[in-house]
Amino acid sequence: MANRPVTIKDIAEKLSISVSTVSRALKNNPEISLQTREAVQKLAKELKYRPNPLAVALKTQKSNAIGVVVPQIVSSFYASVVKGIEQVADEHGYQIFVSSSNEKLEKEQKNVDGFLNMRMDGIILSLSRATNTYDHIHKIKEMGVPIVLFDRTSKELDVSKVVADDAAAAHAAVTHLLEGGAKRIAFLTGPEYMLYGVNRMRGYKQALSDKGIDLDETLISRCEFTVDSAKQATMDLLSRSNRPDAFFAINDELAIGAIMATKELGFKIPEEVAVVGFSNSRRSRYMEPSISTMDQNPKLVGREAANLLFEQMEDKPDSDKVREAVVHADLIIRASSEK
Amino acid sequence: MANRPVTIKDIAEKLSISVSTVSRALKNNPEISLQTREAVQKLAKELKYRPNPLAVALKTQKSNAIGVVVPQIVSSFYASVVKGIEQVADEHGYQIFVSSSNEKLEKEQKNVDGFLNMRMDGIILSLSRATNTYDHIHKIKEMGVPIVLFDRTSKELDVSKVVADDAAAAHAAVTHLLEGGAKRIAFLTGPEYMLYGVNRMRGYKQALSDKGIDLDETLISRCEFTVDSAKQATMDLLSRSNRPDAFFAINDELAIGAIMATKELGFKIPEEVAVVGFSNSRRSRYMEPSISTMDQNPKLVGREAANLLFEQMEDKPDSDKVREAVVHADLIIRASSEK
DNA sequence: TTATAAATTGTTATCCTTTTCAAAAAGGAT
DNA sequence: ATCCTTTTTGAAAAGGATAACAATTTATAA
Repeated sequence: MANRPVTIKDIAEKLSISVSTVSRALKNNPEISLQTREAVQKLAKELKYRPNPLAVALKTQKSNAIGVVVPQIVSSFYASVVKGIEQVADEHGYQIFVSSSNEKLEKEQKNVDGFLNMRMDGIILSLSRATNTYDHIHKIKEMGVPIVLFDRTSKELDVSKVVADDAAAAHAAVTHLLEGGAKRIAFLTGPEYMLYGVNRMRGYKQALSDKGIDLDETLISRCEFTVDSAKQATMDLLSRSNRPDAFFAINDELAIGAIMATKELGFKIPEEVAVVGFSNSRRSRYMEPSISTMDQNPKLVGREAANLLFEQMEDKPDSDKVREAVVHADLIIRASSEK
Repeated sequence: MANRPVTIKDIAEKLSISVSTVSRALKNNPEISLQTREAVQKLAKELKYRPNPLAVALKTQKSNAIGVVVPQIVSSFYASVVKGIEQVADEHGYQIFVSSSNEKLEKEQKNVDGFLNMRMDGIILSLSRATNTYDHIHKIKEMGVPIVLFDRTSKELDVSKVVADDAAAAHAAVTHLLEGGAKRIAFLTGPEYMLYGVNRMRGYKQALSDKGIDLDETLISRCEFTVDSAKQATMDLLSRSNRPDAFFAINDELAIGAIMATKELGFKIPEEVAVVGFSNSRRSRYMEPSISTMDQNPKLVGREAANLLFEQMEDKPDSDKVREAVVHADLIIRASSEK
């Protein structure tokens, strides 16, 4: 038990050759005679030799791994993004390590620190909701480690990003509600500083103005990102004299809250009140009624992010090629808005 | 840009002392004079020195990290388990790396391989549904790497485990249905070979016999682990002449299918048909009606698993102390079974 | 003042691989 | 047989840190 892993040295000794020869033979270096190469590879297989990635990384200064920081793992959106990243990483022979910031700045910083310490070859990250300072991101750049931000990004940061076309997506969602006959569409959103909130707001306003509808600021409700908060906000809105006839929620969580409140107050969905969410979360499909939502093509987001990262990693001459990829979202119409 | 990280050697040179002195000073070795210690630590902070974990791991043969393999990340159960593991790992100053097998044997093997290669100090794993061979698990043991299995385990494996008391939990769920007046309780389950399926089956049967109810094998339905499969199975069961008056589903996913089918057929829940699921998934709370379910205390499962692992890791003399921790589940009564 | 113990610091090997530079062996031409 | 290539292999340093052992300095006692 606890048998020491076999090293390149063991092979060298058994074959009475030098370690450098073994090292070269293992990577099929043509300088080594076919005979030796085969002998080495055969023995390596027999002994179940597996290179020590720590030693390799230490020597080559490359870990062949990339770090991914997401705000939450319990989220089908992020889980799918990770899958997309994984696919591309796989194709390049890279491993990925995922860690979650749990929407906390300190945790995010810790994760980044850990990845930098582990000498990751690149980092893909989505900012936590609490992130309002960017020193840790700057540190990554300073160390010359390629980085790509996705989904939750910041205009203050001059790095490659994969972003959703939030304005267009919100525009599509709101237009869909308008075309369904809605006249007064409430917008359930979160705190002001989040970039995607700003963009979706823009889409919301644009869609309204495109159809010649005046903006009613009182229909915009800032809530926390919880079902209960959205529920409360919806209750408030629906008990007004000129109540909204539709809700556009900035995510499915808030849409769920809106639906729960609407049902409790006895309004019919979608006849009296239509609802559209955002994200195409798993739950949105199984709610009663099922929730119309915007699918953000998360896997594609992941793939794009990984592609941008590998682009940077392959560009040796620290060409500060900062690029931005846009992934569009698709409207998925379900019972909550289908008339 | 791309400035080389500062090493122990840089500090040594700037201070005109040897690297070993620096190394010792940094870890507060009392052999080093307070004066030097402080000077070193001060400079280290100034230069933002951060030890290279690769080098440390290579030298000490310890990575100070543990690998976690889960069948899926998109699952609040596993996400919570991971959180529990993380807590305990944090307390011990360990990092964790999570990877998902996506319910595939090959991926699971690859993940394990990767972790072994990375010289993880321990591995915590939950078997994928597809895992029917255990060579990769044996390999872990052979290499002397501590391992703990949780949730999805196998009786064939002689390793430490954290298991749910599935039989007791199923017993509680079924008893609850019986006490609500159910007489014919259907059991929606999965393929036969899964250990927890077997155990929950045992609890199901025991609960029935405890109340003197004869087992009706035709009420046991094996479906795939999808909502649709459960929906279909439920449709079939409910359209029989002597239909069941309650469903016990082996997980919430299947319970959702059961509820959808029941509603479509126009039966009232819970009056005509009661439903209890398993896992306390996020969705179970927000379904209409909300679903009664068994909460498996996932965070506790994670903490227990980590504790067992650290126990093994601290027991130097390869004491094959194989232990098993049982985490009980709590019944959560919601609308789907509350009369 | 010197011998001796204690405190402090340095030297060097080591972890496992990769890689540069050098050396040896083999082949060919003269 | 000798010299020059071309192939093939080896020696050794490097990567960043730790630790056993050795060496040095300082303090203490005689």
